[in-house]
Amino acid sequence: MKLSPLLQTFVMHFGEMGSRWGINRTVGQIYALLYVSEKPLNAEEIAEALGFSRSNVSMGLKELDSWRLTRMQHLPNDRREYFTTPDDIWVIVRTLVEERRKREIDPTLSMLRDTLLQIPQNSQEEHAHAKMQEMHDLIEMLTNWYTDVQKMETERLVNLLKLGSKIYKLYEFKDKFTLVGGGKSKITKGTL
Amino acid sequence: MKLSPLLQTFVMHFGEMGSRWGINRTVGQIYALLYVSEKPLNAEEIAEALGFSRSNVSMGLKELDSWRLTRMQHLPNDRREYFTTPDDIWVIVRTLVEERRKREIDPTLSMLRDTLLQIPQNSQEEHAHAKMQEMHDLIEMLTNWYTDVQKMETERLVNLLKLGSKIYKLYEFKDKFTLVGGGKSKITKGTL
DNA sequence: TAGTAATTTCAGTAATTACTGAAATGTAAA
DNA sequence: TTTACATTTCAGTAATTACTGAAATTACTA
Repeated sequence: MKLSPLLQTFVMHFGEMGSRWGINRTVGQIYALLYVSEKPLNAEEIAEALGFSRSNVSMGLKELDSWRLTRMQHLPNDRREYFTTPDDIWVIVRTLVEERRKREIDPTLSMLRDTLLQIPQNSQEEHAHAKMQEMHDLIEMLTNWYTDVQKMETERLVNLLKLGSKIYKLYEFKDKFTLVGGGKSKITKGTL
Repeated sequence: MKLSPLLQTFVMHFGEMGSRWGINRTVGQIYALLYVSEKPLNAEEIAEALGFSRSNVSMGLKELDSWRLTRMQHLPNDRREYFTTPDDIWVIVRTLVEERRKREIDPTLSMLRDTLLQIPQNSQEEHAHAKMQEMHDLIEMLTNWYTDVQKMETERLVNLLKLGSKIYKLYEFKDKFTLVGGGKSKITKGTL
């Protein structure tokens, strides 16, 4: 398989971007290729399309699998393994966030918690302690927020995102007004 | 300056994490050290505390400066440059997001826009085109959301984050009820 | 303006990470 | 089982990135 210039551009870009993250060029390109590919690809096809060795592709796919970003399947009368990315792009986003959280945030939070248990011995440690506490609380707030919205179904989440800060206007009314419902419920202060 | 075990742990952790991002170990450690440090540090002190060469520290500080994550100042009767991180952790977070956006998101969006201008020539390109459009729209939605909430002052943003998905309950009422204000305003359908 | 201290640059080297090809292992049909 | 692929592993090598020390530049002081 030879890549058309259109796909070429896309795939190469993700190669570059990959190396800007921790992920390497190969892995970025493989993922991009699978993402835009019409049909599932086997390792041989990927290697040929990207000009990597077969073994390199094998390692790249293993890496992607550890990120839970690929799906593997078999085709009738073909022993080779075929790979795709999830159809739903929101599944991809959610997986990415979860994995990065697991690999980057969780260990950091745990290091901070452990460190914060120690009693500061001097003013230097006192100051460091306070700064770490601040960082800990901020990360915790952000991850709690994500844990919460991540539970929403996609359609609702999209609505919330599209609303952005505008929803805050509504929130402000909570304290200014008593909101009288037209149905069974009645929203009063403290409901939220 | 010798680092106490407490600081050591913190600084080393950010070294490791740094290399998990595109940022290298040195840069991660320098930043962590400045973050927890009680007072501004000069390059010499940083080099000594972390065991790096003076020139390496110089390059690291330059890198951090390009991320706008450090502040430089002078002390009375001292020609050396002293470095700190911003006091307000929210400034740090906002800067980080902005810079990552500039370096990673914006180029990607621009590549996608350029590519999407091309007319797909076959079914393969057709499919790729559709997938790229999907990615483009999603990234745009997320960045628009960020652009929007990023304008809020920190206190409000924190409120919004703490509310999480709960605010959505309020949003739902919008369609079910007519909300009657106690002041001048009245919220009706279409206000948001 | 010369002299000195501080910082940056950069060429060379060290360390790390990426990649390959060959061998080993796994897997399914005959 | 045996055979014929398919996939993974891994040691060796290539490529990249990180780091240092010396030299050059910049900035301040006297």
